[in-house]
Amino acid sequence: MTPSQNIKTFLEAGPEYLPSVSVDCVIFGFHERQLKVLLLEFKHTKAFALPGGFVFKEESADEAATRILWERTGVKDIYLEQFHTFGEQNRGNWDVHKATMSSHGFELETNHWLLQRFISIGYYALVDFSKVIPTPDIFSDIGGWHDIHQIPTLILDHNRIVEKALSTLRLMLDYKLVGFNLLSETFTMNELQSLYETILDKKLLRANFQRKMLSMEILERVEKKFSGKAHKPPYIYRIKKTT
Amino acid sequence: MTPSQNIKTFLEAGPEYLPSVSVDCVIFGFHERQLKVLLLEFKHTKAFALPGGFVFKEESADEAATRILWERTGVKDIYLEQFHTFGEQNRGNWDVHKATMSSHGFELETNHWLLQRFISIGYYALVDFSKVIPTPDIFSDIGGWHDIHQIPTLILDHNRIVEKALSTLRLMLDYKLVGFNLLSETFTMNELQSLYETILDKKLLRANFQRKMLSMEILERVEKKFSGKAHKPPYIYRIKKTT
DNA sequence: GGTCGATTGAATCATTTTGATACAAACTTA
DNA sequence: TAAGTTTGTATCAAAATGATTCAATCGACC
Repeated sequence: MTPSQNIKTFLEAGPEYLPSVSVDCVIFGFHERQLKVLLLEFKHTKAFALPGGFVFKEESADEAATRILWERTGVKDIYLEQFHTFGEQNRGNWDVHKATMSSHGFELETNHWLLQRFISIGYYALVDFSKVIPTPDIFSDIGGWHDIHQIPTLILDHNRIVEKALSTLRLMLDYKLVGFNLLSETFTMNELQSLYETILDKKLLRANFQRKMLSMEILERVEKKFSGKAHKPPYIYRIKKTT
Repeated sequence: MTPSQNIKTFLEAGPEYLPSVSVDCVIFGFHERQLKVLLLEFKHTKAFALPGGFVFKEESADEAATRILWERTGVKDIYLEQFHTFGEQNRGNWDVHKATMSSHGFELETNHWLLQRFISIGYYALVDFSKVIPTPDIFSDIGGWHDIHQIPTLILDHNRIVEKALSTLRLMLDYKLVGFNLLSETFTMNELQSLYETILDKKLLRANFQRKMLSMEILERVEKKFSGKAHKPPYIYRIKKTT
């Protein structure tokens, strides 16, 4: 199918969606000691947005989020959690979508279903950066990672959604021991610590961090790493399997 | 207006609401050392439900929750917080509402707007028990308080909503120092402690609880209470005004 | 009026957790 | 083989928490 056919199909699918309800995903990744967020770019309008979509009438909101996440990253079985629902009357305008449609030859009338008011259920996902293939949707041209400290201006209220996702992640980090989802299967203590430091945005004392993590007894040593670096090689850890 | 007229007005207001979106409120109160939840009772079907409603197209979800809370309790300026959105496809059936309407002479067709799928945004409220006047809505006949340990079977997924509200409240209790909203303006340390014990569902050591609360320096002693009881009278506290 | 029982407010001490520093071990480079 | 790094762990001080004790203050009762 051509892009235009895709868009036509999408626009005609309006009645299959639950009205007024959308889903937005804040997809976090960790790469080169930086916390990243996956954003979509609309080349035509040079706008940025969170990956999002709508809820089919025969699927749950959680399923919709899982589906959207899969479509934008190619991965399933991801740590995904709802964190807030954004229900303001005026969450911003849909000019970007209108312009994008227009650039493909679709002129939306003001009462078109896509231009109505939506409340958005926000989910955040924690993914293994290395396993993700950012994939744009029918509105966008590029999907790419952006450092959490350099998020551009986003459409609608998406900047606020990112902020809320980050503050929720911070709050949950200790409570739920959720950070490991951002690393690959095996990792060093140093990598884990810099992940925590990045999310919490503060330095932690190495010795105490190590003591705390080990005291939880959820880590398992795999092997000594022969890093080739000029120092004592670190242990490699992975999460204990909770059979 | 007669009840039937009220219902007619409500049913005709369908187009004024945001489709597919509802709001449910878990209203917590504290009375006689017990945590209470405000429930509505449908006399005709002997069913119970959480106070809830729909979001007008020109109001935000938060405003809708505030409005619903006010309508059911007569109080404003209440601690109210969104905690989760329930977005399953099948959250249960609407038989109770259908029967209630029917008992008032309104037979709803299966495609009636009230019988469609809704996602529900859950809010919990913490109110001063003594200031609340439970007020039924047009579906219900009685509004009343129920001990958290004796919640009857509720319609739809409302039991699950109560559970989630309670677990969120527990999680937030220390983090946000939010419990005071459940007490009257002045209270004794003993009352505050039994509130914490009730919410957390565990005993706390009196001396240590007092030490912790005082160390936070958010409490202000008002006076000695001449309780009339046969023991040393306790201090009365209130929250420091954070000018 | 004096004693008793009850509860409050605070002190005390032991235990645990956390913060900060120190040091030996293991590796590469030169 | 010495120097320079980072890692893993030990150590000690400080803070937070758990558990117990005790004096103070009231009404009830004799």
